[in-house]
Amino acid sequence: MGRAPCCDKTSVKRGPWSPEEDELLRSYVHNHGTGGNWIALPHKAGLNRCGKSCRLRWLNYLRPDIKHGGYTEQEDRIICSLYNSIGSRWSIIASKLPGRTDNDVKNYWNTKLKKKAMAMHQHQQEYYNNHHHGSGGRGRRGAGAGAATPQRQCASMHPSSASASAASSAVTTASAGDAAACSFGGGAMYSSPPPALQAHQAAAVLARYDGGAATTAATLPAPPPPQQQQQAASFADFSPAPPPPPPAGAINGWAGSLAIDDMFLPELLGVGDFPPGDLFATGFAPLLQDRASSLQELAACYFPNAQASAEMWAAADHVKPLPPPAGLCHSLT
DNA sequence: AATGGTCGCAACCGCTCAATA
DNA sequence: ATATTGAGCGGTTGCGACCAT
Repeated sequence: MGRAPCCDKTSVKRGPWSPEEDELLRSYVHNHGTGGNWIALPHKAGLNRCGKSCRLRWLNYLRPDIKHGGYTEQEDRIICSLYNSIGSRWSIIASKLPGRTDNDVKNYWNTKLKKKAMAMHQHQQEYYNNHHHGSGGRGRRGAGAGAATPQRQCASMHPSSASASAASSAVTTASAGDAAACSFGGGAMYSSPPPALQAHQAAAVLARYDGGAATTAATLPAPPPPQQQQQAASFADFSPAPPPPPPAGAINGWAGSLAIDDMFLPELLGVGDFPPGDLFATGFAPLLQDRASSLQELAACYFPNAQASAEMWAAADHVKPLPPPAGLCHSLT
């Protein structure tokens, strides 16, 4: 049984808003606030509109602090990195960009940034094929675009989007194009899960965990249905080549490869960009260990089940689970 | 100038979640 | 404990603007 419609759609105006309607809504909200009840607002404001429509109009267009267009390169990077890390959670992504709305960010991604990132992915793949295929390169950072590539739009693909569709029907999906757009050489990470997690576990663990639907690696003993494996495999196809294993002593396990080269993370964590070269080289192990802790915190924001989070991290070698995070989640949600 | 195709944005749809009766 | 309701979210669509032929 579907839920009742929020309003009588036959009697309310639809389509583009007129300047008069905008002014009515703007002045009403300015004088009275939303009152916490968007359904009743249009009637009070004298608008013949659905409450949801009013809410959307206000949030996406009329709010005083809204910015439209003119995305900066830094915003591009943040969007890409966050998409990389958490998938199409536009409201969260938008919350990291002052003045931007989820709708705006979503449109921007779908119409522009995705293509841009796809182009970058293609460029990176060619670079990888030319310089590293079979050359014995070690790390993802060292491979591909690396520090020398001027625009590292999407450094790696946390397979949240692609594997999300594989692991959970409850989560939203992203196209293979999206996956490719942000894989940027990181597909190898997914095609070559760390020893601690088999492919189907990695896919499930790395999937977006949505509230109570969360599933832990520890509770995923069974391989996924063939369809899911196929989807995982199709994602892996974007990978130019599986990377060689990290050297002994390096942070390995998927915790170490959790989109750790995202540009977003250094910004979020308040540190500088990651050093050029191979993140998996032993010299960066302490750094990674430190950041892995922060990454745990970040991940826990999206893995609300604390136990699941702990188990998940416990599955990764060398990384100790942390207590439930505090500040970072607040900044993200 | 006319036409068809593409792009970008605003708006809508339908779903989930949380609060509450 | 259950049903209902509204808010919020992400995916999709409609349409005007722009561009190429």
